Amino acid sequence: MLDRKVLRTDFEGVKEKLAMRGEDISELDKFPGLDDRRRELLAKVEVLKAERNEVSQKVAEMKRNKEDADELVLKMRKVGEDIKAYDSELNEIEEQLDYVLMRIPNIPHESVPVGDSEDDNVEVLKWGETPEFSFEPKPHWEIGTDLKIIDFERAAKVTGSRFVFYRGMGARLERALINFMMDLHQDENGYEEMLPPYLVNRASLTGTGQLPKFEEDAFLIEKEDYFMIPTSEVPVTNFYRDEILNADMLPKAFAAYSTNFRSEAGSAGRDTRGLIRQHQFNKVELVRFVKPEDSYDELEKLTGHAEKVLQLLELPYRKLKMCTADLGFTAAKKYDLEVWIPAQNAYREISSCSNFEDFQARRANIRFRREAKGKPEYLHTLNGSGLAIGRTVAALLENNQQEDGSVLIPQVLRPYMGGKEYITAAE
RNA sequence: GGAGGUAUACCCAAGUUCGGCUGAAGGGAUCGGUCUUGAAAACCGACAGGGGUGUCAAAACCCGCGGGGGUUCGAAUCCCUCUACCUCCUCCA
Repeated sequence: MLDRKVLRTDFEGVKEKLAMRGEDISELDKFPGLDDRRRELLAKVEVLKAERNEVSQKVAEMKRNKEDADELVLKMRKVGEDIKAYDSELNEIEEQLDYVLMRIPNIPHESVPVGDSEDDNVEVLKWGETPEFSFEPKPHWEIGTDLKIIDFERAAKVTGSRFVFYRGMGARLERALINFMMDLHQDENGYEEMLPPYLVNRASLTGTGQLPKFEEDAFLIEKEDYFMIPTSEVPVTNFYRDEILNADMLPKAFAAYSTNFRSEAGSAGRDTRGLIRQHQFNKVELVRFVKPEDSYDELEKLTGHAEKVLQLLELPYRKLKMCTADLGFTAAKKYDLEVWIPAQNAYREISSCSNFEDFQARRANIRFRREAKGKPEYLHTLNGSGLAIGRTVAALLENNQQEDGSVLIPQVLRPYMGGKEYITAAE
């Protein structure tokens, strides 16, 4: 959510910056009128309320002295009605303002490249050698199916499309990756481990920005009005919703493993095969709560933590600075990490690291205090995948596949895989 | 799922019977000070925050006793509703 005061004082400036996103922001034009009307009404109703307070005191005093206060009471009855009328109009205006503000995306940071589409994203780094194969490399779903470590067909039978069973060394690999990443972030990168709820309420999804605009992307438990989390960003960021933190707690960093659920509405037909786009997938998510002045350094740090995972797993990747058109609704700046997927001869997103500045903090009302008696300020939130597990499995299977169909296990994972060097077909 | 109870400021807690000098007592914690070589203790002082309107800044005003709504000239106090927590029963990994 944007700051009303900023919108009030620099409406055209904000509009210009938002226009660079290439989204329809015509709703925003309703803001100045609503904002003016709100303040106008407020001025009127507050005068009346002050009068009411004062007269009520007087009535109390007169009654105490056993005097007759009927005249004042009668007069105040009318004032009460006026207040009620103003208040109800005010509520309506407030609702409309809320409607507008909740649907306006974040302002891009000045360091974000201006662009019209994903083609304008800027590659800032390429890491690792893409593998050369002396044979025709297979896509990961074939490798996994042949090794009997992944089963899409039975998942389709048991649940539906875009679900998967991992079995044997596949299940073990998934678990190894989770443990490896969680250990790394906790032991080396200073994150506190967190295991969040997988269902959240509307307020939480609103706090991080998935609601109200993107409700169709999430799975809803209608009976309870709970949503299945699309990412642990939601429960973990909302962990501090409506709280004021002490400055000495910052930066506060959580690493959360969770399963994620996405309806993938609107992406029918895309990535229909394999692990790339599932309704359910595992992910290790990094979330940071930081002071405003630190958030851009923190973004570099956070992205570095995600990159470190790829490097240790020896997976070739590239790092993109997302342009204004590809930032998503909530981010002021975002890096995507894309891992090499040989069968597609392409890099595919495996991590997305964002600085939201105070956009989420404002929605979720998360603040901090610099000094014991200081004014609370909104803090900045960041998050990034470190990493998406399913896509990591896909990348590992494809990049590390051998001619005999087995898959080389990266050094760092072997302790988690019973010391094995290769995943081979189950006997 | 059934029955009952609770929600007051950072924490504890009075006030709710019978609405009005409670714009919320008292205690603890915290912060500042005195004393001390330093600390503790003791004593003195501050301690409703947060938001909004307003303004160069302020003053002033409005909101505020879990959330929302209602009754009333006036609500922490009465009514409705929602949420969270607690106790017992039931069920359950």
